[in-house]
Amino acid sequence: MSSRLKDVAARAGVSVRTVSNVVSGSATVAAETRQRVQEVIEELGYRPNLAARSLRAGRTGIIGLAIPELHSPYFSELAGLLVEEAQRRSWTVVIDQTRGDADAERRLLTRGGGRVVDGLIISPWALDPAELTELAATTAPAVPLVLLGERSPRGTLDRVAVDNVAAADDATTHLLRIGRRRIAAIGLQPHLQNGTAQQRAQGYHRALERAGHPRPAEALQRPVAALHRADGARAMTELLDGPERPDAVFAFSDELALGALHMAHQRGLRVPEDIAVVGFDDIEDGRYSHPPLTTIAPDKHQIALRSLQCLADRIYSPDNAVPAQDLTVPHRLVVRGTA
Amino acid sequence: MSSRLKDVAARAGVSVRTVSNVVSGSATVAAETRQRVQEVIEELGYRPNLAARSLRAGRTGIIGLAIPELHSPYFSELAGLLVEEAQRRSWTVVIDQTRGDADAERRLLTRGGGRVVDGLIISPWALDPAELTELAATTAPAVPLVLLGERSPRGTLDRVAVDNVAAADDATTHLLRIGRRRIAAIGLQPHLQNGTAQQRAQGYHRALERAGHPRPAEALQRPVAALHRADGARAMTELLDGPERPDAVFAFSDELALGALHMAHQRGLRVPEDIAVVGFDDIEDGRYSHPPLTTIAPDKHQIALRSLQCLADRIYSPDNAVPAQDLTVPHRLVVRGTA
DNA sequence: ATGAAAGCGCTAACAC
DNA sequence: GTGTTAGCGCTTTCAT
Repeated sequence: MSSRLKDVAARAGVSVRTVSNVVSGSATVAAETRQRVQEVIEELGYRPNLAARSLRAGRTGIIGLAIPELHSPYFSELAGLLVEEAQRRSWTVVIDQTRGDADAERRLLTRGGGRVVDGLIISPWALDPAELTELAATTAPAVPLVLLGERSPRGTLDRVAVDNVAAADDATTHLLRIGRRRIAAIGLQPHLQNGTAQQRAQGYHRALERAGHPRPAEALQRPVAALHRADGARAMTELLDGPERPDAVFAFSDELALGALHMAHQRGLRVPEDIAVVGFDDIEDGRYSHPPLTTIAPDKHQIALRSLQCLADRIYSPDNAVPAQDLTVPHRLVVRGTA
Repeated sequence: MSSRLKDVAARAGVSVRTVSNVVSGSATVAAETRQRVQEVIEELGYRPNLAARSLRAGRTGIIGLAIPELHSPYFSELAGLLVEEAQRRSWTVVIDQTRGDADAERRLLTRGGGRVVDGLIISPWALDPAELTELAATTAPAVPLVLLGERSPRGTLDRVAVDNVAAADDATTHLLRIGRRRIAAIGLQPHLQNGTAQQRAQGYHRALERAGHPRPAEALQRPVAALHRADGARAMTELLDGPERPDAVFAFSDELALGALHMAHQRGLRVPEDIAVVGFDDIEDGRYSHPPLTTIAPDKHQIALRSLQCLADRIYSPDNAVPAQDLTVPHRLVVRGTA
């Protein structure tokens, strides 16, 4: 059987109050008493019951991280950073996978499972930003919330993201600068209410336009079902079999880019000579592909840091005193071998 | 302010008992009463307080997953499967990263942080299996525990893993079968008390021996500091610059293999003609490398499924009535392009 | 079928 | 500096 505060108190011949003080270090305890209590704690193997503490404190010390899928390198790298940084703040992280399922996202926002987490960092995928904001607003009591990537209408919710338009512009501009003319885009997701893909598409068009290019043919803009390597490979096949063979591809994620790269090799094309490729995310795999992937690198560390900071502000502030923030983290173009 | 059971009861004109019954669905409630209570729950946006429920039940519904690092594809793929499967059992998963730090592993085993999780699935990395078992045995109250990979002495703890010796044997035998003679191994970790690497080395030697090969030169067995791509690349450099250039490499993880593959390309070698490569883990990236990676595929889905089943048995069984299990999950050799 | 009340383990307000 | 105790929100035994 596990021991409680009361057991320790009895055995040490003090009150629970004193033991509690020793454990939390909150009040001053006589050195001798503290010593004795410590020994009994060791002896009995006492561990505080966190459920009781949470009930008392009205907080659990647990925050949620909701992402589409953990096996995707971008998200697992980000999750790793978040877990590490959260630990530093004495928070525990529970991870939920939404799998691009709108209902899963809805459930999380409305605390379907009950009041476990003190706050939630969510990377919405399937949910329309408007509905998302609406849900967050009508859920009582409100969950402290930080959005990753998606922007809520009129900035009502905290949000952390890179400037997707500028980043996509940078990628496309780089391809133009190295002399490419028929630049394809892979990664539109017309079936989802996903602002991120739209913003990247916008940056792509903006760069082309500024360079005086005509709007690219529809055939050069490939939609995808998901953002995995397989989707990138499929899109690349369509491009290579299409009416106008591109001399460069801007993929909206590194996974898509790596899939495209794979397909280029399969078809016997040389990269970057025959076709250049730029990705987005700077995942570890891209550094070791053949050739290494040129990509847009969002500052993931900043994303982790600032979203936690944001969440902390909201959790510890007296109800909603803090205005919603829209934080843009830096990104940079990393030129490697594919473009 | 958030509403409690009491508030719902007052507003619906019933007792808390009745509301509790409606929420949990445990006892029979008159249809009319249930209806009314439901409405009030909706109206007030009532959500059960999980801390209170946990305190009462003596369980949190949260299990821990402790892995060396989340950003490593093998672990993130496995974590994704575990989270998904846990959800099906109404468990929430908190993830801890041990970063190959022995102290971090110790802390988790002795419930350093207090009594949060109902059970723990841990993939030990730095801790000696003997110490691990010792710690688990002396910690009171015991945490229900499932080991991933490492075996505890005399099978005192539940454990789920592939047959590492047989799998490494399969990989090496495949290289022999396709005519390779100077087969190197990358992935020994002499600085760690890590049984997994030792077992894979053992399988490698067993296959060579059975084929009548002399014991490979030390120079062909490359130790690594970690299991990342960079370590694989470094080991490959050493091999290519070494006294005896290998015609094949068996890497103890896919990440190592991909790093080695990268380096082979850098040096202008053809794969598999000049040098063949076999990995271990079957991570997604290996399917899209150039050429696609031949590897040993552990059945990750089984690992997730069975470790959770194991944990459930231990959590729900009256104290330690269940004998410790040592479960071996299937693996298979997946021949793709590199060997 | 429903109500009243005890108690899960902890913290902190209130005593001394 | 330390003891006593109420109460966090829930489930469940006992009573009706």
